Amino acid sequence: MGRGKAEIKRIENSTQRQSTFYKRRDGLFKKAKELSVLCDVDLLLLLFSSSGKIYEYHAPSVPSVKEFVQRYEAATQTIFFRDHRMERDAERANMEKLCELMEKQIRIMTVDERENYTVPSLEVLERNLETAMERVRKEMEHKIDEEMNYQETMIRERQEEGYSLCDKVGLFEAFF
Amino acid sequence: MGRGKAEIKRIENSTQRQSTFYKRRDGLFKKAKELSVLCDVDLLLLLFSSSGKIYEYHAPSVPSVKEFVQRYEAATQTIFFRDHRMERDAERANMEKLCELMEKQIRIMTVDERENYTVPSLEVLERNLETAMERVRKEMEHKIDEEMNYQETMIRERQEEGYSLCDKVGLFEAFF
DNA sequence: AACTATTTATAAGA
DNA sequence: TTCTTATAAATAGTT
Repeated sequence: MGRGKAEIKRIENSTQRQSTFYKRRDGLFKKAKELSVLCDVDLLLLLFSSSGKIYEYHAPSVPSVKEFVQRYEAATQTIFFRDHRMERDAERANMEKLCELMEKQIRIMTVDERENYTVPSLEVLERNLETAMERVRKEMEHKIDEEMNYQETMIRERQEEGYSLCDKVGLFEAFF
Repeated sequence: MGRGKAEIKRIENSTQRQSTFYKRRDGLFKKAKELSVLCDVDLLLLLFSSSGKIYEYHAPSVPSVKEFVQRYEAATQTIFFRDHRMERDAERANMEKLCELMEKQIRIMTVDERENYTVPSLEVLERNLETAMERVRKEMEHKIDEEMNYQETMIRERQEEGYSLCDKVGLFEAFF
């Protein structure tokens, strides 16, 4: 079509190429629409121009590019998002396992009635709790010691300040 | 084009629709190829006929449907996996938070030196540990009681069996 | 972006 | 499906 027969090879003149691109792109999209309407066809047309711009068309019956590609994937049995999905699922499963384990540990440590304890496990738990309790008490003593030392230091400093103030007062009294 | 002007709406006659489909499908693919060659365009054309058959064309410069779709995804950086990804990231963040909290709880309960305890928090911890300890001891007593009851029952049953055996023996002795 | 001479696509018929 | 062909539609070159 057109005033001269066009050879099908890359148009080197960039102005002409751009012009042809617009015209043929519109034509292609129109044809795609017509085909999808006339013949009840689901189609997707994705297009990157040489300058990197994206153009797309999908038939009205196609809800989205994503779903269409998934349908394509399902139909061709290729591995598209599957690897992605599997990776994600694996990660999730790992985390869930970890969470479960931690939850269980917490449940055990707080002596949840849902847990089915055996006598030996209760003995272990008792020992652990005793150890923890010891640590708590030691830590508490330590903290209280620290606090008392701090208070003592403060008192001593205040007293020293007081003394030096008295000294100064004494000095003044001696002078005048 | 053709002998009559074609209205663009679904062709109800299925034979005619099929015929038109072949012709226009070929035309569309031809146009797509021409556009990609003439104007240096990367394009993908995926098409499901109404009978479910797949037809596809991608420009020679396009290595595969998968890569093309990934390029599309990257370029639009929208819609595609973003929601998915965000969902996943959110889920992951939540899980990580949960894990952290549980880890912290476990650390606190086992009196980890990395934790910075204050005296009041140590008091709370002590009370919790005492409660847990009480529960452990109660559970242990309960278990031991259960075990003893079980053993007692067993012994009684055995004794009764023994008595009845003795009775039978006595019966035999009386007879012979 | 428009115009239009010409090529190309295709509807209908075989 | 495939071919033929009259005719509609697309578009190359031009303005």
